[in-house]
Amino acid sequence: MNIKVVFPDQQERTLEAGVTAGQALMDWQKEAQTTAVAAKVDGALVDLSFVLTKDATVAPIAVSSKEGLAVLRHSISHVMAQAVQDVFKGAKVTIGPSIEDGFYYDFEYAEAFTLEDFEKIEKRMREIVAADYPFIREEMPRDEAVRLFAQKGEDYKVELIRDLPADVDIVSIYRDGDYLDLCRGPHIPSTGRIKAFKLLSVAGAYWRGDERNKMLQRIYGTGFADEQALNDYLTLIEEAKKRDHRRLGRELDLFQVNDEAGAGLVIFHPKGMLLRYLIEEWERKEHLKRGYDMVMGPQILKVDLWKKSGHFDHYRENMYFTEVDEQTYGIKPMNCLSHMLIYKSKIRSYRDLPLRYFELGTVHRHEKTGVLHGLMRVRQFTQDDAHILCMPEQLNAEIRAIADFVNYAMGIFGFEYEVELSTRPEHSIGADADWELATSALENALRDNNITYDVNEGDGAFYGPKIDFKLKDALKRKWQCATIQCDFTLPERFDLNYIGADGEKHRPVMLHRVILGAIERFMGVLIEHYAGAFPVWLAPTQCVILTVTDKHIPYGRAVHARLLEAGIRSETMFDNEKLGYKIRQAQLQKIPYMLVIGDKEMEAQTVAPRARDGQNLGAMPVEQLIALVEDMCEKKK
RNA sequence: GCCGAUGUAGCUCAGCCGGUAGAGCAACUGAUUCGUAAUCAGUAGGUCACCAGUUCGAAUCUGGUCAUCGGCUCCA
Repeated sequence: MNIKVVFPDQQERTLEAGVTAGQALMDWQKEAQTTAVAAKVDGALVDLSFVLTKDATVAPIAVSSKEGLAVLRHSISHVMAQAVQDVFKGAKVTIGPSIEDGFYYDFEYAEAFTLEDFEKIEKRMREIVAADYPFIREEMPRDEAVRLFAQKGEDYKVELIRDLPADVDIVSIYRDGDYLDLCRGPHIPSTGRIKAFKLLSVAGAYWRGDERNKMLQRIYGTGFADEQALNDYLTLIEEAKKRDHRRLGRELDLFQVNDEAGAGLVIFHPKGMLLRYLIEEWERKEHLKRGYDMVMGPQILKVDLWKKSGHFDHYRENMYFTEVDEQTYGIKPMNCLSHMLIYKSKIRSYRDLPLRYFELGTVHRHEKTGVLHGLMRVRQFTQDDAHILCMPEQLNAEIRAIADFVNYAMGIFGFEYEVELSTRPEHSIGADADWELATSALENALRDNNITYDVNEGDGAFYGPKIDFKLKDALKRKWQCATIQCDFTLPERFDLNYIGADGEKHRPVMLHRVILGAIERFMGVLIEHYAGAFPVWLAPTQCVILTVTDKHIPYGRAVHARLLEAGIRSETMFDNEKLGYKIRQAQLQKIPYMLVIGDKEMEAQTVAPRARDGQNLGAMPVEQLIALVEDMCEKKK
């Protein structure tokens, strides 16, 4: 029997049924033998050994493609698991997927794996690669698979098969050499196709991601189509580490986190504080432009108020408490309560709505020790927080306006971001109907703004669903910054109402939202984003004056005074060093403009700016330099 | 909180099988007065994270605490 096969360029071939996808591809393009690691048959990712029995479209999956690389890495994770079990008898396999920049495999093993063990594992992996074992797919009934893995003592695999949906009758396993693993596939044709890999780190990970379960050992690694790509990646990681905000924070003298003061508590140094001030000032203006009112609540509020809001029941383990005059106070982990009290301070009409209360509110949250991380995860932080109280019919427009605001703000800083919609979590308060209303309000607004988003089931706040905006740091870790949360519950609990056009009392809806999120975290991501080379409008120091010799110091002083007077953030480097040394120092501090002053400049009453990128702008009068800097600030560059 | 690793001068790091600490850079002082990424010389700087224990003797061995790093869980 013959079948018709269609390839990506629309070429058609008539081939005999029973031909494999790989053979079909080679018939179409000879080089597929070396470039393809898997195939797509009628849109489904399969092995090259997949047997074609009917008419189909067949496309190659090249190792250079995103999907091809994922297949390759998944296969490497199998080889690693195989090597681990060869070297460490009794290690049990669990799961081992490919991930964004590599792969991991989780094992249960009595001894802790060390970095020294990596050499042994990698050596065994190279042997497996050299042996060029084909990856062979087999299918079997699930009971048989359970027996097979139970017999091998692979309890985790047994549990995985047992928990498959009831309608799954057949499961697939893959063999290479004498190793076999439960796996959906696909895999590369044989282990010999692996050209470049490296094991990177070992860490603990809970079985099935649940902290109530046993902790397994996870080995992370990565793999690429060739050595060159692997080396490029490793170099990139090294470069990314140089952007780490913790390192730049010290090198640029922005902030410290000090043991003596306490973990997760940031101390801002003058330059870091200046950066923060510039961001906050910009933000205040942007909020006023958009019809927000600035407010401010106290740092501690009586515990009864936290009970009323639900925080005491649902958020207590993250809160700090303090006793004053036999009264218990909760140190605020969120800013909403004061804002509720402001709303309640008088009778509101529908004509007053929406009300938008904005506060750069400092909150404290008792985060678990293991999660603290530079500026990104701290125990005291300041949110650019706002609570919008509006009528249900105003919800859509308000959410859209916030999404626009976020987009505008991210554009100013040049951030790309990802959007997620998080739905009702297990522990939550409020009526089902309100949750549905709130969730669809968020969803509709996203759709109306043509924003693409992923859904994150069960990841909402305890009082309502939310839209999260995530930014990436230098090491590609995602951090939630902006968020919009829709809340019907707090207005209920605080009995907020407004008088409608009908003269009756109605319940307003509340939106919690932040734009930058936590200023600390945002600064952390910002430092990495710019690699410490802040744009002129944000640079703590915009200009540094470099004298060629001591005799230029008096003129240098005059220039410095003029810059300060004009509102330019200027520094001086008058120390007795050669110009090259000063340039290097200024360069390391990533200062936008280095103003060189020597005989020529002093004579002509000019400065000779050298930009951070090494470009020499040529001598110009100080006033011209001031105009230049002001223009950059104006343009937010 | 959990798993693993780490903690020595301001920073980066040496310091073996226990005999009370060393380099480079930075800092300070002096010389030099120099034109676009490091001038030379000298000086100073450490309760070896902290607390116990073992020992004649601990940076080194043991236990605990704190913190940091990489993950997991959680989260702005």
